[in-house]
Amino acid sequence: MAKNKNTEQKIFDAATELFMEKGVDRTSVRDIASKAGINLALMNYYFRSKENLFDAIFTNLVKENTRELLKILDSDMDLEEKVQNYVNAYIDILTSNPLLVPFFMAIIHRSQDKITKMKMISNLYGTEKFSQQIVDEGKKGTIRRTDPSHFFVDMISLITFPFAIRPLIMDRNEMSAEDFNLFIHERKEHVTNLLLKNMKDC
Amino acid sequence: MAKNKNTEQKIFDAATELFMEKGVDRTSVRDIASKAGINLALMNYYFRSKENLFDAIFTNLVKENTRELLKILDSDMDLEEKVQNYVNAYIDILTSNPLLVPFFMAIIHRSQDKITKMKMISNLYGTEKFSQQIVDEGKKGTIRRTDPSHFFVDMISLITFPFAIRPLIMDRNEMSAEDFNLFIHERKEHVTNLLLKNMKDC
DNA sequence: GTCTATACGGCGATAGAC
DNA sequence: GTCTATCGCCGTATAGAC
Repeated sequence: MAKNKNTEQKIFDAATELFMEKGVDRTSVRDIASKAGINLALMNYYFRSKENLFDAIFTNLVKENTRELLKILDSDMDLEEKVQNYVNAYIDILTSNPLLVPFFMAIIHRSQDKITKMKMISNLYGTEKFSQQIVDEGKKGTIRRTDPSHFFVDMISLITFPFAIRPLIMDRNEMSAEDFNLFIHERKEHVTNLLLKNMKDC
Repeated sequence: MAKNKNTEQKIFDAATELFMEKGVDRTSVRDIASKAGINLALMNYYFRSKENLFDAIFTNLVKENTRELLKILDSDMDLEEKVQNYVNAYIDILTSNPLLVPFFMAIIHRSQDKITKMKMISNLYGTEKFSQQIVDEGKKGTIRRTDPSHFFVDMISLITFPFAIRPLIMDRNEMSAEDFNLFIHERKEHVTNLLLKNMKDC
């Protein structure tokens, strides 16, 4: 199908995989060159430095993986439908790439500069409309009055954290990768219910 | 109070701080020696290697910070009281050391060996009695039938994840460290309620 | 136990030939 | 654009004097 990838793309793809698997700091430019099947010097020819390459990869990963989620948050669905869609979509994304969460966790801890954080916030955390909706529906009485910042933190905690401790969950319960996916799949309904139930008076 | 720390302890303490702040891989033995105010060679005299030193520190951190939590899980409190105590104690521990979560996240991703994971599981995740209690109370009808593995994952997700994304939360909401602690303090009651409410029929 | 001095390898990066 | 060769630096680790 796709014709032979060009060199730049080969470097980019190899580095993406390695950064996610082993972490940025445990990946050397020699690893990248060898995995991409290219010469060591070419990494510096196309990207000026390893840090620069990392930047490009990071920006790309954020964009690729948050577009759909932002669309849902900014849509005109009612809150219940929105939460349900968000949880499902988010879990699907992470299931198809379970290393995303550990990778982002590492980056948060690694990079203290504003720019990197802003990239994550404006995407992973871009919830102006969503927050407003929670406040509004609380006032109207559709739902119980809810603090949007806690609600949002609850939601992403319940969705993403299991992927951060995936090796522990798998080991502890003697799960295969498939078993884990099943466990995570169960969480779609579980998490949605937990969140929605809490918004309703009872 | 304490008399002058001996060399071994100085190395241990300096390394602990650096590992948590900058991560193991971004901390060099020269950093450690300089921070501890000792000579480079002494690290190798007392601990055979950096990796060995890391092992000692990791084991110590796990033990120090989970003892109290395990005691609660293994106690004879009823479920409601137990959850409440666990959430409060856990959040207190993390508040007094906000770098613990990012540090452990990094280690999970970094070390794939069984031994390291077992240390975490048998401590952070040692919940035989607790799981049984959830099943039992579900059968008796005290609470709604609840899957213990999901419940436990929910609980630690809600407690710990905010610390993993602490820099993002602070930036996004323009919080100081104090503001963040306040936000986290609010979560004690919030998380407890969320969890307990879900266990009750309504 | 503590220090100096140093070996050794791997790292990121570049100059320069082709 | 791609390669070879190499630089300078830093990381871990050790030998040996005190």
